[in-house]
Amino acid sequence: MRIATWNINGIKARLDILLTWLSQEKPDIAVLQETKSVDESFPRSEIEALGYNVETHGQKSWNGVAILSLLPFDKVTRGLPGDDRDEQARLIEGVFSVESSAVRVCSIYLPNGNPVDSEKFPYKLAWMRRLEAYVADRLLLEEPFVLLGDFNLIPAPIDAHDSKAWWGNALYRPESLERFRTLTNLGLTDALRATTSKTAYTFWDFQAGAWRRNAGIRIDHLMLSPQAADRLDDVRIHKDVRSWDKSSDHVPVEGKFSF
DNA sequence: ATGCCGGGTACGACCCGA
Repeated sequence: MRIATWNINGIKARLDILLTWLSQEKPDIAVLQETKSVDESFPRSEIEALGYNVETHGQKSWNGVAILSLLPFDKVTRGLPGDDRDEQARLIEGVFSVESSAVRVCSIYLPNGNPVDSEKFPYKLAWMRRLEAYVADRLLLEEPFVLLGDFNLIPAPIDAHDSKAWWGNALYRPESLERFRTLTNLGLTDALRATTSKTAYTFWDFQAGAWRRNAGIRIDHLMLSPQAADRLDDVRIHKDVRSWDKSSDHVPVEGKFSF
């Protein structure tokens, strides 16, 4: 089974390349972030025409996540628990039946957190605390669980073209990294790092010739429960998609599993 | 090194992202 994540930066503006990519790659499950669409106007019929089941969790203008799956959904959960006042659409989870077990796939758009002297940074840290509680609950199930999406976190110096320039940024500063490491310490495995020690990026800014200069960062991740990590065969970053006309600033990242 | 790009909203000009 192939499970991919892609921050598409606007579902309406990217529908053509999304359909092209889905048609070419045919991932079993693709999760999206920054759909920037309310559920009512999500272009689901075009995606369903390719054989995908579509579940969305959106809001007007910003954020928004979705799961596209060739397998039928057994269950769908929307929103991250822990703060009833939080109205930002940043998490959707689906459960699927595979062979004799369930696979739980959770798409997240983790808050950016910049600027760090605004309320956005404590919101990011608080969101990550809530995510930790969510993950701890899921790990108790002892089943394949794939937490994937745009984490807005640069895990290590190797994951940025110029890591020194990012130091202090909400994507790469001690408080953020501490929270990210807690996810690992709870028992999640960074799929890309489990398969290679080489430099690999998933995002290149639209500005300053970042793509041309390969000035990228790795912030889109697949984090795996032990039961999912045991079945991981490979990770592939669809880097070529960044050069497509009208591409997102992020590219798809795909995990291949033997289930 | 931030908003030079780029999307969304809405139709001028901001808000937002990493």
